[in-house]
Amino acid sequence: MSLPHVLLGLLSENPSTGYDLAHALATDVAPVWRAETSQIYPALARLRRAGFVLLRVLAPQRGPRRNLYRITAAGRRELRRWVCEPAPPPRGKDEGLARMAFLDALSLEERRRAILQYDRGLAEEVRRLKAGTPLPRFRREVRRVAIERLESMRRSLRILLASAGTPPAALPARFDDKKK
Amino acid sequence: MSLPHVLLGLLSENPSTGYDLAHALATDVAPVWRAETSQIYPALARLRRAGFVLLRVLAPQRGPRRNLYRITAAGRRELRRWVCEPAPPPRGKDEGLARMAFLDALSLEERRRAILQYDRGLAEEVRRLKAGTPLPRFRREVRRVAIERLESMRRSLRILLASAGTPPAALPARFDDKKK
DNA sequence: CCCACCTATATCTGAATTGATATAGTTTCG
DNA sequence: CGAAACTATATCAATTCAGATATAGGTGGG
Repeated sequence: MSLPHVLLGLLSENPSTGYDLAHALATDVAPVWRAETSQIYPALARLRRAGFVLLRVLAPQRGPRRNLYRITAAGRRELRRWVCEPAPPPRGKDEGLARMAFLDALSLEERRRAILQYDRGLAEEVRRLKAGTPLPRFRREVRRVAIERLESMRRSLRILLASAGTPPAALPARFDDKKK
Repeated sequence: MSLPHVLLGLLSENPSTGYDLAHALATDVAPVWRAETSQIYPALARLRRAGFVLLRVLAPQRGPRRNLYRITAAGRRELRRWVCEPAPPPRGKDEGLARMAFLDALSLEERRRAILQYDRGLAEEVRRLKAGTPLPRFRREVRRVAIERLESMRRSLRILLASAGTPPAALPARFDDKKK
């Protein structure tokens, strides 16, 4: 339920078209929230019905029409309400890290490769974020948090790599928390 | 598309019931992947149709029946394949951090409160993870990565807090990357 | 001129996900 | 004994999301 709020947040900085929003989402908001255009246009329509944004249709003599959205006072109130509200627990969805949980299924050599491959993906994401354009104050701070989070993960992975080449430790066959 | 693979991973450690899997998911896999039971039972049925798990129905004299799932050789192959496969870029969905991006909408005092509130949520999650039960090797490592990631975020938040009480910096009114 | 790429809006399908609800036996504690 | 909590499986409706596709004009280079 927060894509509309993220869009409101972006619109609170500038009036924008759906395309602008999709672009901003893909380039700098991506580490905390991402969405396809197939979500964005319907979300804007809903924001409009709710009275949180106004639409102005720009129809220049040459060129296609552009739909410019502008936040309203009610929209700003709603944004404030959302930012203040306690955040729900993070919805963990990290497929790359999830895979690391089951490295036992692989041979020593494959493990090394899998870890290094995941690390390369993280490194690339760090590079991408560091190359970003200037941003408003707190958006920039959030990008920094995202970068540091990725770098923390890379450090953890280096430790993991060091121990992943080790032959499997002697472990009990079962890990039931409870017995029936 | 990775809930079935996470379930396969858990089943590669122990044969389990759907309930066991839901419990494991909620307690220790949660930071990287979470799911409701309403996803788990259908996912197990699909894994079964695909031949990756076998079902044994336990019907003790007393008590309701229990469905025990066991991974097959084909299931182990599929798990290995998935763990090796390059991971897609992380799907960032972090509603708490997303809110921090729009702190500009709040007053100085509200900002402080919002940041501290978010930090308390992270701290609680760290506590919960640290209190976890013993886990198989790599699952334990992944939990450690998750904890360090949270602690990295808390450090970043402390820096953010220090600067959030500052009056808004003079910033250009618009941040368009491109002009038309 | 044509091709490739970018700007721009919009929709459709199918899959994944959430949250709620139903059912039913078991255990535990007071 | 009764209430509460736990074990266990299952389904429903509603929403979110991903990926593909359609349409159309504009821009820049070869």
